[in-house]
Amino acid sequence: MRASKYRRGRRAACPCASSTGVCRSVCLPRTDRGAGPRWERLPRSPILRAVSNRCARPARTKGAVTDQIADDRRQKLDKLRELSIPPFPPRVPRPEPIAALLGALNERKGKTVVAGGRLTQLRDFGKLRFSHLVDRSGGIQIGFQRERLPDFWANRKLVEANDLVVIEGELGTSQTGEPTIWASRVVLASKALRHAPEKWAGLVDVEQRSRMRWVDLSIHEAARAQFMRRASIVREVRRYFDGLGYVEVETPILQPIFGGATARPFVTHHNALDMQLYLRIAPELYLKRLLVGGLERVYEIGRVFRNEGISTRHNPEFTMLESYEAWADMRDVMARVEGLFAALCDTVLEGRSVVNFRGRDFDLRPPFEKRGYLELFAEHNDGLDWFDAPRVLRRAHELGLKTEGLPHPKFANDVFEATVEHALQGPIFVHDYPVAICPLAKQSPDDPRIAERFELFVAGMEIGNAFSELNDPIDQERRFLAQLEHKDDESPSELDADYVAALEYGMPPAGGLGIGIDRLTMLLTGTESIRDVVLFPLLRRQDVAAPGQTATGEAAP
RNA sequence: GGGGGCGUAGCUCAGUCGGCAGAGCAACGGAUUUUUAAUCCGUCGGUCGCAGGUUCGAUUCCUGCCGCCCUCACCA
Repeated sequence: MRASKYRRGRRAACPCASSTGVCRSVCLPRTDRGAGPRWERLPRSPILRAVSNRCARPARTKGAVTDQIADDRRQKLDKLRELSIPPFPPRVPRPEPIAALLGALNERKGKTVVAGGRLTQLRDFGKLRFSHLVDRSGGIQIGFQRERLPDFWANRKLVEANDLVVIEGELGTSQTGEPTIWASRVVLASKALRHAPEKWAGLVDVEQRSRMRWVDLSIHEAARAQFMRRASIVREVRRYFDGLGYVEVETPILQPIFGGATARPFVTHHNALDMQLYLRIAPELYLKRLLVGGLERVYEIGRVFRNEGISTRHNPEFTMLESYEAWADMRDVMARVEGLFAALCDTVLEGRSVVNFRGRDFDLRPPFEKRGYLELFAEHNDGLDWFDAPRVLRRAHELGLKTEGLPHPKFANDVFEATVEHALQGPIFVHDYPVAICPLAKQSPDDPRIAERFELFVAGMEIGNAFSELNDPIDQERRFLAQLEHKDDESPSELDADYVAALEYGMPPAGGLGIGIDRLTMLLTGTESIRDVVLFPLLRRQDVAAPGQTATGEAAP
């Protein structure tokens, strides 16, 4: 046993007289240096208290989350309450954005201003202390002087780094000329019971940054900027489609039959209806019902869910833009996509158009290159004809692809993905796909083997997918039935008769589009991992330990 | 799901060819009226991811498990 090691540094036995002399969760060593016992009882949760009355092996018991806050911060909290200074007041003076103060520095110098935010970088000089105050818009130095803060001064140490405060004071500069608010009033807005991570490196562990995004955001200006940029992208997408007269709609996330894409769904259940439901893998089939209903131009930006692998490019829930426009076809949609990228360059990229992504520069200013799927396939496979099934099969084997039990269109497309996709640095539109891999797209009038569909690729990554929507209900039913024959868990288990019935009422010819907002954000912000553009990517939970295991304090609450 | 890597203080990281666990920053106490990675003096802080095994002795070696990262598969 390691009891000896475990006891290292403890000089007194725990008063609870446990057999080991140590009872960590209940009796903690004092951190102050005062005389007297080195052990003291700390306030704790009722659950823990019940355990500790017997003191039976509580060392491995997980305490309340708040048991993990630092002693000194807790003591400061108590002290604040003793002094009747509310640590979490219901309201405080309304602050002005710091950027607004800095922007009007010359005009407002010498005047009293109010700013609020998180206190960082405390630098103490006895009768003077400097700190920085950071809000969403920026940061400014705060000067605390004893002369200006006679009442506050005695209790100044109760306000510390990472606390949220509102500062009232004169806007001026320090001796080095730095803009500074010389505080004349300090209002504690919310006491921080945990301090911020290290000030140079901050949080670098990707996992911790995702799990504790609030910390990531609060200490990294770049993280805040990243998610503000994401918001601006979504805003611009909305503005673009709104400007074209599209209607933003919301369609069901809980769907009795999943469809509109090929993917494994999450399965759930409605109790009152006793009905199995799926979280949608795509909104497509509902949006097209709205075209039947005459809404003509609709779009939705919403979460879709796919029960598949997780990687730097895949999160189980992600945000999808889908748009549908009546009286339009694939070519019109292509123009819409180019228009959208032009708008994104003008606004989100502030007129620039080149982004660096995965070590390469990409010019996102339209027009984009356009190439045929079959032509690209032949080009990267020694002139091979996509429809020449035996030779394509041989090629698939050459590439080491799994072909067993797969139909020709499936393994032929696998060959495309293996040989062509990585080469599609783009931005490039790949168009005219074989109809067999496009169950929802309209056939080309020139060649019945071809569907009117295109995908947009950048850096070998699929960004968008569009087609002239199939509106022939009989053809649609036939293709659905063909899908059902696959009997895999990525295809619906039953025919969406409701959707086919909707088509029977007549859907106008239409062009539809799907764009992954997360990937679009990755591209526009030069971000490698989807986890850095999703605020809270899915991670395994760490806060509940399996029986016999310890849930330790490193877990996020 | 397969393969590879990682897990040490609040954070960022050293380290131990098996022998008393280290630094910087943060935190705490003190000094300091112009700093901004402030400085100076002092102090606290670790079941070395978890559980077994081997051993006189395991943070180190072995096995299993948990979590994360990379990669492949699946996919957008």
